[in-house]
Amino acid sequence: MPELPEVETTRAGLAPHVEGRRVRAVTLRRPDLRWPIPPEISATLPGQRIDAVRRRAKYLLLDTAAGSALLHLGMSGSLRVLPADTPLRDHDHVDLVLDGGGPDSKRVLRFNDPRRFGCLLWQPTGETHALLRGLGPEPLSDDFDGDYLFARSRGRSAPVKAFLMDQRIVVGVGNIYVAEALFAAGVSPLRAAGKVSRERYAALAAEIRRILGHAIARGGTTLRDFISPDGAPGYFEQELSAYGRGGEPCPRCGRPLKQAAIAQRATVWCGGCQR
DNA sequence: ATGTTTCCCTGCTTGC
DNA sequence: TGCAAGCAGGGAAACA
Repeated sequence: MPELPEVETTRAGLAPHVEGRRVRAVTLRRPDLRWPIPPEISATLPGQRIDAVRRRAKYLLLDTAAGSALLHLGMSGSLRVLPADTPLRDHDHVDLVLDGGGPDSKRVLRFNDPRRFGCLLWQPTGETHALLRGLGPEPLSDDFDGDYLFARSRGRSAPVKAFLMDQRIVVGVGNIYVAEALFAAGVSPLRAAGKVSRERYAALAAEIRRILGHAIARGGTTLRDFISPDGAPGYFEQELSAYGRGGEPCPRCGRPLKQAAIAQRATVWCGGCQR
């Protein structure tokens, strides 16, 4: 279930293996993932050189002169760079065959996604794909802070948890990390977004940045070589304070952590520490 | 416009 | 032991 840190780790791991390489061919083993794979992926992408691998929110962009391949890993997707003759596994849906320095170094960028919540789309040069329009700021950018959250939240009655997970407000804060940030900041996920003070939004913004930054740094240290059978880093479950611990004692006060669904998502919090 | 619910899909877990 | 049901999850889309 890649959240922003996993996507950023994937980007960083991928970049040195694909940047500067040319896409020799594209193999589609099914016509769609979440959405149909557009014809440009087969017709335009082959022959293009990948100039850069970028990330926006949880989307990865493979930039070429003609445009960018836009990838989302959904919740079960993974990308690996492998020798071209690596046997297929279940759910290996797409290969980008990459030019190497010679015949022995031919590689493929292989997209595996069992649940197919991911996507592979195309963004022509000079255009911004509809999915990327209207996205909020990156949580690790200077545009994101407590004052920003405070200003955007006035008058809103939705739970602060739903507000923080809204990609138009801030991108990349998924269910796991929002639970951790709310716990660390002592804010109840049920509180109306418009009723959270400026000071507490400052704490929330700081915790979001700290937790995401820490996870990215850990991912970076874990994933040394991206050419490996297991490309996706784990979640460091032992470091999670709230997520997935419903019923267990609160790490801070010892009272049992509550669990309920908020906005159709499993939510865990401490009724004592989070107000 | 904002808030809420539904839906996509498969693998894992739980219950009978 | 096997099978069915339940759950998880990002986020777009539909709906109120």
